[in-house]
This record gives sequence, C-alpha cells and structure tokens, in this order.
Amino acid sequence: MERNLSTIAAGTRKRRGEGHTRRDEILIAAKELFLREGYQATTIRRIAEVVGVSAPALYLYFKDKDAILIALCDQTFSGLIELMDELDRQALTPMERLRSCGAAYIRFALEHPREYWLTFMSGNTPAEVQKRGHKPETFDPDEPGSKGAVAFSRLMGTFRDIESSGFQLNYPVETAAELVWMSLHGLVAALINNPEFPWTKRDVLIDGMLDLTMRGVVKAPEKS
Amino acid sequence: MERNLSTIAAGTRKRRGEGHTRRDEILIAAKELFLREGYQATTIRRIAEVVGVSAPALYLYFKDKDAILIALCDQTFSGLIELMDELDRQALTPMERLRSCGAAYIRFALEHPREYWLTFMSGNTPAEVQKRGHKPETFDPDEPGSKGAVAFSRLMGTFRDIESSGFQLNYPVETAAELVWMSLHGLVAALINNPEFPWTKRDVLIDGMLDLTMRGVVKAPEKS
DNA sequence: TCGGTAAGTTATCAATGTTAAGTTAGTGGC
DNA sequence: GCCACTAACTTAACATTGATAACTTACCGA
Repeated sequence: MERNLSTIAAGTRKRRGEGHTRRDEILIAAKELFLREGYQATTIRRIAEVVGVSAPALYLYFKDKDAILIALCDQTFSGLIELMDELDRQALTPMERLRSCGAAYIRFALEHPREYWLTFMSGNTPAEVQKRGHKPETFDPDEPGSKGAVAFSRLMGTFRDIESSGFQLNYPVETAAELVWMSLHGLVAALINNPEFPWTKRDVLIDGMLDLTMRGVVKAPEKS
Repeated sequence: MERNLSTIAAGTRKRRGEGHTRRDEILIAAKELFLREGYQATTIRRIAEVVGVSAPALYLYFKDKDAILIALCDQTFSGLIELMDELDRQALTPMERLRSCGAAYIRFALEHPREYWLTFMSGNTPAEVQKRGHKPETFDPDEPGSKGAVAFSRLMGTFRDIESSGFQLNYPVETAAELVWMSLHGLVAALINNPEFPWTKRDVLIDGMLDLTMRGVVKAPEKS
C-alpha cells in the first residue's frame, strides 16, 4: 500500500499565466491516485502532496473534489470519441464499423477497468440523482460533465449510417443505440465490478454479447 | 431536506437476549436513510439518532458501516429470490418463466431504483476490487454478502429447465444466464443512474431488451 | 519602481468513522 | 435474598477528512 508516488514539482511556483499547467499536474496526480486507491480513499491532501503544493491550493483550480473527478471523466470520454474518430478513418462498411465500435468499447473498458469504473460507475449517488433532475436548456459540449453525451451521439450517428446504407433496424436509431450501449455496459460493468465471480470465459462473453446485440438490433438481410 | 424521521424507540434499553431486535431497528433506520440520502451522506450518528441510541452502540451489532450495507444487500437479494419462488409456483412453460423472470427483475429495479442502486451499484470501489481477489473455498450461502450468488444460481436453473424442455440455446447455460443478466442490468443501471438523460420510451426499451436477449440466447424453433 | 493580482501559504473549522473505557441493569447460581 | 457476571449500553475522545478565511509572496505591465 506504500508505493511511493514522487512529487511532480516540489517547491516551484508557477509563473503568472501558467496556472493551467498546475491544473494539469493536479489532474495527472489525481487520476493516478483515484485509479490506484479509489475516489473516496484519495484525499485532497494526498493529491496536493503529490503535486508538491498545499491542500487549499487545489481549490484555486477546482471548485471541490467532485470537480476534479468530472474533469477526469471528460478526459476519458474524449478518449472514447478519439477512438471512434479512428474507426471513421478506416474504410469500413457501416455494419463493420458498428461491430468494431462495440468491440473497441469493450476492449477499452477491460483494458482500463479502473478508469472505466471511475467514469461510468463511481459517481451517481441516489441523492444526487434525485437532485439534478433538470437539464440545462442550452447544451454546451465544452462545459464540464457533458462529454459523455457527445460520445453517445456519435454512436447514434453510426446507427443512422447503417440505416441509410440499406439495412433495416428493429428499432428507431435512438432506441437501437441505447439498447446496444446498455448491453455492452452491462457486460463490462459486471466483469469489472465482480472480477472474482466465476464468469465463463471472457472471449465467449464478449463475442456472445456482440453477436446478441447486433443480431437483435439490425434485421437479418433477406437471402437472395 | 429536513423531513424528520421519528426515533424508533428512544430511551428504552433492550432486555437481555433481545439485542437482535435492536439490530433489526438499526437495519430499518439505515435502509430508510441510505435510500433517502445515499450511503455516503448517511452518517453513523444519524442512524443512531433515528434508532434512539448512541453512535457507538451500532458497533455492538455491526463491524463497521459497510457491514450494515452488506446486510441490507442480502435483504434485497432475498426479496429477489422470493420473487422467483413466486414465479415457480405459477404454471408457466420454462420459456414463459424466463421472460417473466426478466420482466420481474426489471420491474423490481425500476420500482425500487434506490434500493437497486444500493444493492448493485453502491459498493465496489476499484481499491476493493483489487483487494478481495480471492474467494473462500467453502461457500456459505448464509454468510453476509453471499445472497447475490444464490439469486444468480436460481437464474441459471431457469436456463437449465429451458434446455431440458427441448429448446436449444446458443450458449452454455452459464453463459446464457450471464449474458441475459448483464443486458438487463445494463438497461436498468442506465435508466436509474441517468434518469435525466433523454432516453426513448421506457416501455419500448424494456420490451426491446427482453426481446433482444430472449431471441439472442435461445435458438428460434424450426418452423414445421 | 511600484501597484495589482495570480499563485500560493498557514491556521482553523466542523463533521466523520471508530475506539477506549467506564456504567447500568437484568439474570442465573447459591 | 444477594451477588457475580455480562449483555447492553454511555460518555469522551481520537485522528482524518473536505473546506474556508485570512494572510503572504512574487511576477508582470505601465
């Protein structure tokens, strides 16, 4: 438990206008600690210690501890979006792209389980859920905490492409995208949250879930 | 936020041998508070106050705060098991029973979203996940925290019945059960955790997910 | 060079989970 | 009847936590 994490820049004070680099340092340290010890177990003081700065200094850059987590979630979502951009660049049929997208999503989650956990499963207490029951009427994709919706809308775009390329869906695009994402999330959430449970082989589960969702959502083409 | 929760039994001290009733009172109060305010937001002192007892008294009955949550999770799982018992008593074909079981699961989750959240999504920090990577070699279904596995094995039984009643599955029973449960969990987890997200209609999503999983897991019978 | 302010510090707060140590009161044995 | 035993508590305190208030430092532009 005592693996040491060297301080990033002990004693150096940032030049004027260079505060954002300190902000980045905080994010790097916080991410490392959140992933290693968990969100709750990571204290503001510990983050500050790793950065090489006093604890209250963090409040110059983040409203509170949650804001640090939200910023990190946005980073993760941006990573997912980039991952989809890459798939767009490859010459794939929309169907191929959908499956690749699903496979990439699962791979990302299982290769970075703690990051996935942090992003998709660490927030959201029931109390919070009850509180913020309202949405802002104007959607700003750059405001903290809204990169997730951007990523999801990209998935919907893939379904639109599938439909306009001649395939028939069993559901409207929104519903199809939601069902597929929910299924994949259910898979990785279970695997990540209960790694000790005696699941059947991962490869079987992954391929099984991809088959299940693809077949379930897009109509089998008529044999001609 | 100030809804008052009357104390259960202020000032009365339990007779000798009646400690377990105090334990039950603690569970009732803790459940109410956990559901209302969330796990983190609920303090040991507040639970004690509602029960009408001093804070350290809780440690006579529970090792720590987590132990209270685990006991409540077991209660929830027992409820799910009972729900399945009820379906067993109805005269249904195995296929009907599977779908009813899935529908009942979803209904339970959406009717008691906070209880579901508490049971399936509130624990499991990444740190914990890394720590308890070992399982006890002897499985005791009555030891705290293991009612979940019992409930899941019941679902597998349903798949065994389907198979032995002549249907063919696309996967081994374990895999089939896991895929179905994961999908349904993904659905309700998303709906519960992000109720403000503009999902398509719930009924469509629920029926869609049930269709998707059933069709995906059991082979369509040959038309004769 | 010097005032404004970005970038920090120290001191302190109230709240939290948990433990130590002492107290009360019911009960079985004589 | 009473007395030792112990189940069922209490009060006091601890170390840690997230967060704030108030003060300081040092860089940069005019």
